[in-house]
Amino acid sequence: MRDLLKSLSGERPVLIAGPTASGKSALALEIAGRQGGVIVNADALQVFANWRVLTARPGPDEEAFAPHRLYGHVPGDAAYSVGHWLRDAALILKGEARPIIVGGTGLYFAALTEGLAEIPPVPAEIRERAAARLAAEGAAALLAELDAATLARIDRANPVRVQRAWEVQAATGRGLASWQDETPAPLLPLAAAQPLLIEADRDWLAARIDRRFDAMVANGALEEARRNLGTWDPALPSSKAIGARELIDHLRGNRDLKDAVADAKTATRQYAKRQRTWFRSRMRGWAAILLP
RNA sequence: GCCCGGGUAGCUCAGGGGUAGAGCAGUGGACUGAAAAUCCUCGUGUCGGUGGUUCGAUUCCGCCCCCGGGCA
Repeated sequence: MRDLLKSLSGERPVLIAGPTASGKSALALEIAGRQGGVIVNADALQVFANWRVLTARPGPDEEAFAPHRLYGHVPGDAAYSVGHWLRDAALILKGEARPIIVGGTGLYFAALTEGLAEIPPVPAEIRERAAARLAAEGAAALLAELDAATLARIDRANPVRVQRAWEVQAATGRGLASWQDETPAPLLPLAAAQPLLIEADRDWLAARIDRRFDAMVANGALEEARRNLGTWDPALPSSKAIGARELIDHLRGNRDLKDAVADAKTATRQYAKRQRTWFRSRMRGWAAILLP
């Protein structure tokens, strides 16, 4: 790893991916410390303002050490997704500072290095109609209104994917597959960057996940949850932070802290497993950093 | 000591004379605007031990061990 860091160019953008709790942020800081650069978040939950402790967002010390972008810059009740993130990242990539993009959201890295279809935003009314129909009529009703190319491409057993395909069709009058077929060239091709992938041993990582969650609770995660109690809405993207649901339930008196913590740790381990699956199949060309 | 209930997959438990099944956990996988999301796949384990009945016992009977609860 030492050699790998020494061989890094100080000019080309650095990408750091890896499972949750594997030490990505620390690595980004180390690189920024040696070579400078601006640290850019590529994590779907760390963008939100209302959960800092629970999402393991860098604190004041880290932010003072190196410039950080796209951390906590989105209000907790706002909609945000890959498209927003890619547009935010594009602005930073145009800047003069060398970016060190770090995060655990595989989809964000795929959008950045492989491209993302330029599909117009889906109006809220259409989205609500899609959700209502999905709940009332089931996925089959929506599937019946999709074109063959889209049907062949999406996971028809996955209601969220079905709803998205239907929304695009309804909002644009054009199939999702057709849009995706016209995906523009990526903003940052992998070849133009220095992609690093942390590969952590499963059991080692599980132990770190447990310790980190305990530390979050010791460092104010419950107080943070209490501050979110009044505006809590499980449907909001920011509410998907692992552990949020569990801690809120505990504060409402619906479960012991011990159980809430255990469930949050389990959910985090399951998330890390999903990340590993994505990395294994989608990040083969990345330089692996094996830990411990 | 006696009486009840129970000892079945890592955990919680269902079942029942022809060697057993769910949920959770775990595994592998998918995933181009909710991605910390969402979805798919995978279930052999001395059925507590030991004798007996039986063509055949994890299932019935005896004894023993362990865990709850009750009575002394």
